[in-house]
Amino acid sequence: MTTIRDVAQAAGVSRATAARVLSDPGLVAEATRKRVLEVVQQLGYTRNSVAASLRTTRTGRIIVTVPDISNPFFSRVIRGVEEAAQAAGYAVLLGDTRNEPAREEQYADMLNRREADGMIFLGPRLPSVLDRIRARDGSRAPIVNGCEFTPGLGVSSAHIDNAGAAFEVMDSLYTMGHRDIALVLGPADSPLTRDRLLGAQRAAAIRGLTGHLMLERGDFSIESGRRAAQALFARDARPSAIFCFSDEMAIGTLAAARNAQIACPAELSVVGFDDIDMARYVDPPLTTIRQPMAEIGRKAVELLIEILEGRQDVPLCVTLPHRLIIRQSVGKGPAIAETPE
Amino acid sequence: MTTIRDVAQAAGVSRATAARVLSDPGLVAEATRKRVLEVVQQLGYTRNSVAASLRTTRTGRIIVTVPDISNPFFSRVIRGVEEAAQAAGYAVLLGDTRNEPAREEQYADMLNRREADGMIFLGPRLPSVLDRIRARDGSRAPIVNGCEFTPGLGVSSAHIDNAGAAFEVMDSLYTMGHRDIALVLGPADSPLTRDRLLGAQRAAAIRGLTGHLMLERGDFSIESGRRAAQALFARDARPSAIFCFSDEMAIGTLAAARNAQIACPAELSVVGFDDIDMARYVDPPLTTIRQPMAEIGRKAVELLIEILEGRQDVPLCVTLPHRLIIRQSVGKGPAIAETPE
DNA sequence: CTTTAGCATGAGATCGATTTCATAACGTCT
DNA sequence: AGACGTTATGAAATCGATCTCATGCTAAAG
Repeated sequence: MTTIRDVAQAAGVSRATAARVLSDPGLVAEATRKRVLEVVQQLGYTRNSVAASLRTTRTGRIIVTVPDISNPFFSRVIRGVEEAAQAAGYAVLLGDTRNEPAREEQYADMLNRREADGMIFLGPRLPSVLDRIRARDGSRAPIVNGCEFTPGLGVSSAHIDNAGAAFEVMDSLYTMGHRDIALVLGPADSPLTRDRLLGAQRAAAIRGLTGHLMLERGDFSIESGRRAAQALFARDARPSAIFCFSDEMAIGTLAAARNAQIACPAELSVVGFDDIDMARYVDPPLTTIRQPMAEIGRKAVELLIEILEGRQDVPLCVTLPHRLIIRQSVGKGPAIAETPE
Repeated sequence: MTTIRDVAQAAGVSRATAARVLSDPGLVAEATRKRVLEVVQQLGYTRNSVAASLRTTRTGRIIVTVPDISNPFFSRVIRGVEEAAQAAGYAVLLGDTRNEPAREEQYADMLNRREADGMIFLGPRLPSVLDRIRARDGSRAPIVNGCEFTPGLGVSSAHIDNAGAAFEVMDSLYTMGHRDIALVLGPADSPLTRDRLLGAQRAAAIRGLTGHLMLERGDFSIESGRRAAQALFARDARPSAIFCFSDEMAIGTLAAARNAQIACPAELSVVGFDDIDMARYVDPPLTTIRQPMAEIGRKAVELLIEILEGRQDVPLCVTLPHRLIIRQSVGKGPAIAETPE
């Protein structure tokens, strides 16, 4: 392999000068620069980034961990991350943790080993390895969270107003005449689930319908949504609307309804969350909350870079705008549907 | 940051001994080893992998590029990759190329800069940077392809028998009485598309129905499937079956059919490809070819590691088994459906 | 003509871990 | 007792690029 040494030798300059041509060309005289660049071309030299990293203590990489890479919501967020990272000159090291804390720790440890400059974690938990870094470096720790906002964690994050979004969904369902509404939640340990639940409960409380809420737990997967819906259909009082905390669970719910011969939206309204591509193509097209997925990713990178470049020393929490997207999976509830006729 | 120097000093040994404790403990006396390990614990030392990489010329990383990370098919393949890589002690650097050659080259160049030990590319093109490496190092070049098999490329790969699978689909459609079948292809430059098309054409040729084939091009996305179907519905002779080269395009086709009030499977049969999770939950559940997605990923890693560890010096092409999954989106074609009544 | 400022360049130290080679210490065998 | 092998350890070189500091040079200022 050709090194900077070979280049320097062939161009008849010192290593220092050769290196300068590549990193800070302004310092080198026109003629010398040209000569060196020619040699670089000719020898096909490419800098050994490992050696450069050792010297500069910068790797130009950021690690991103996702709970589930096959979840289309996260794919979109990652895409935003990649885009912003590349624009800022960083490469992305992606890790799929499968929601397993052990895997999260493993990836987080790469930050310790200085294999990357910073880390964005999209899951609900702050790995203990990171917590130690955070405890040591305070808000200069190059760690950012995406999607799941945990106040008081001392870590910057980018997310939507989950409680507010859930409130909106519930409010619109109540307005449509629904009373008995079921929620299909996410995993118990996720702040995001907790926030949406709080928002939904607040909406219920305002209408004095807290007692009418039904809860089932899922894990954001289609299959968990299907199962949750099945369980709900087996209850004595079947809900007239189901609000799932992910589009995939909503799609599972639609499948379960079809299977149980329950017509949507005539007999059952279904709402999802995220607005993944698929949402508009299912039957019926899904009413859902649109999250700015790519924007969440981009913003997370932005926050991280602020820290990396030393421009930020208080954790920032950025709340991005969401939007309720009305499609055909929601119909009138019994309170409205039955009175008029 | 604590370095091996600090550890050595605190333990009263040389750097060499301290390093040996961590990499080849067998060489160090029991007592010394214990002492060093204690110090490591106490100081919270973690090895600087950048420095280690510089010395050993191994990074312990592999790069994986995908044409589209939000495509659930690829997510699954990546999951297999991650799994196998981690088991073998490699970290995965993921790159989303968005089907743009420029981005592919960019990631491929990381191999040149020795930022990773090897590369798996899941797209249809061999980036020119890689081709140069391949030309130089021959079959020892640490490059593997997944999904898209291009014979004569001189690169190992893991994939299914795309032509065979397409043949099976067509054969079963013909057996069900279909005659006018449309294909919704993938991008023109993908070998995978070419192979499936060849398989489908062979099946048509055997029945003497080559002239009845209709072709539309898509890009594997839902939306492109919807558009292709719309175009097909606008033709004079509407096909009785549509075979899409991805499940997502098939789902788009189902949406288009619903929109045009064409009943599936009664009036139109639809077949997908891949068997992504969603396939069984749409209405009607999708007949499709199941690809062993995780297995393709795992196998690709295996092939790469064979090369990295110098055990392989001819490119290997591994063909993994697929399976036709019959669900409800396929019904009888006119030849069978109309005759009996 | 000397002094000073500024630019271009080179020598050499440095980043942190690994590894080769040499040496010391201790037994074992003749 | 001397020769030899084995085991544990350390000194120092090394990986390749970067960066500090020193130096030579030219041109402008006095």
